[in-house]
Amino acid sequence: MSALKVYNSIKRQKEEFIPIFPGHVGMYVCGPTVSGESHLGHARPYITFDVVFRYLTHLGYRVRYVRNITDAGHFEEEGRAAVDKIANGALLEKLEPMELVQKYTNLFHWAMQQFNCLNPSIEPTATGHITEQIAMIKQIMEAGYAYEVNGSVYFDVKKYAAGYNYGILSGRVLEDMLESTRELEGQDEKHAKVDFALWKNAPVEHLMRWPSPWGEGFPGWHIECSAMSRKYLGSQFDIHGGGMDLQFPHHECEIAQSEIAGGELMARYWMHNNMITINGRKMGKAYNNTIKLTEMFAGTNPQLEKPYSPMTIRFFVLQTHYRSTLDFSNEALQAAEKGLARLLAAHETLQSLTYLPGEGLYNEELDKQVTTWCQECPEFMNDDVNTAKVMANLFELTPIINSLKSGQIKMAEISEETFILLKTTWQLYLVDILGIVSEKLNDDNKLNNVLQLLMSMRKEAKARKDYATSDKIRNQLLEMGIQLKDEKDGSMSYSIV
RNA sequence: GGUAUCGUGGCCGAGUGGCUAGGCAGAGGUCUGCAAAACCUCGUACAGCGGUUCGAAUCCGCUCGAUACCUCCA
Repeated sequence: MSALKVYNSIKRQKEEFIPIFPGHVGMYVCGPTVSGESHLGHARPYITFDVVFRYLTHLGYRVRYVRNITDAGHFEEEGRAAVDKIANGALLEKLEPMELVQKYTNLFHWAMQQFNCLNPSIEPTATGHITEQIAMIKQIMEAGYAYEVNGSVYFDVKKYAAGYNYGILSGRVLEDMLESTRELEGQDEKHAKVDFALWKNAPVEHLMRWPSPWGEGFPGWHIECSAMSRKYLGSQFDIHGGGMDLQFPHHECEIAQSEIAGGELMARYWMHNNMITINGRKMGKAYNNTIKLTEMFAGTNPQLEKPYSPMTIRFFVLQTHYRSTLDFSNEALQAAEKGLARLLAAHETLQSLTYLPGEGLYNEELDKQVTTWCQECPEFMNDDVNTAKVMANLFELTPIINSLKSGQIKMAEISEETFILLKTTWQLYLVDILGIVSEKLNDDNKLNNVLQLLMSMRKEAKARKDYATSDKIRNQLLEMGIQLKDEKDGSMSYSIV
């Protein structure tokens, strides 16, 4: 079997993955900013790295997966101006940033659960690590790579670039950036406009504030990831992940800070997922084209023709390689929905089958084909986590599974060994690694018993050619979203649509 | 303006020097009391123009088009 290779953004090529400590992997993924609700675009990195986490774990690594919650910064809910609320005397009337943060953190966790994303090993919050961030800033200042102005602290990029490779990740050239004419507010304090904030002095109206050696303020955006990753994963760890749009400035700045504070490149492998687009354009707040996850699930956004379930979205995301853009459309989602249903139905069928070779001759070609399709799955995963190809093979195997069930392919045509391989491959890749599971409630015994009764009544009606009754049972159940299927062997089954 | 990336059949998307994924939709067929589901068969597509090569969707150049990043956006 091949070794796992991942595309390392910092090297701009695929590389074999070799962890720093054999058998252990430290992975840090930039988590959500919980000042608002997550949208479809946000779902991608979390699903992508959930699969990476699952796969590394499957490979036998002990993975420490750290994903932060950014809950510090200049937060205010849309339409609720912080200034007004602080002027208003009543405590409960006031916007309490932590209340906002709690609300959206809860919502985020709920969405992750819907997507069947495993919990990270550690989910540190920025507000819970102010001390560590201040300590790191002090360290950077002592090293001479940061300066204080009016209670704010900035990182001296020019000085850093003189001795280190600023732009190593994003390919940015400092000189070009210095020439750039773009003006942004608050730059007057900085020695150079390429400098970035480590600590910001909090203006009076700013609600989130902590004491620091430089006065009351709040941490800069980049420092939390540096401080928290170092705390839990060390000054150098294996994988740092996130969206491509974070490459610059966020990850570039993290690298610079961590390098000064920790003395080495913070992460060896950098993995960046591409964006979800809509009408060819990145989905993002700035473009006003986002679809919130709650809207996706409920179908309540005008851009949606119908609701799409969390698992449909997970399937949709994984059907594409993580480094390609993924274009949202109703057609694509509906195609995903149908494809997902087909895979899940095949999975259920397969798990219900047992190897009982009866009639039929061993078919070497078929056996070999099935084996190959199964054995390719780990190869595809090893090739930079190519979930799209894994799925393609599962789809290749689908007609074989269905034919084994219907008897169009006899069990004896494949060896027991191959059958077991098929069964374990499906369970492993579809469920354990891709994390695709049925959303239907199939553990409701009462419902199941009722349906068994209705199916037996339909069978009896059919036997006496009372098609009016048999059709009524089938058609009315279908209207309720339960589809009966007449199997080739005369048995009957149902699926919840 | 700078720096990148991308352009694949009706739609979504793998692949990236020869063997030409997959899904959805569509067509025909098998099965079925009818249907659904399932199964079988059917699509030679890679923006355009040049070049390299025995051979290019895949490499190079140009053109056109699209997108992203350029200091707190996954």
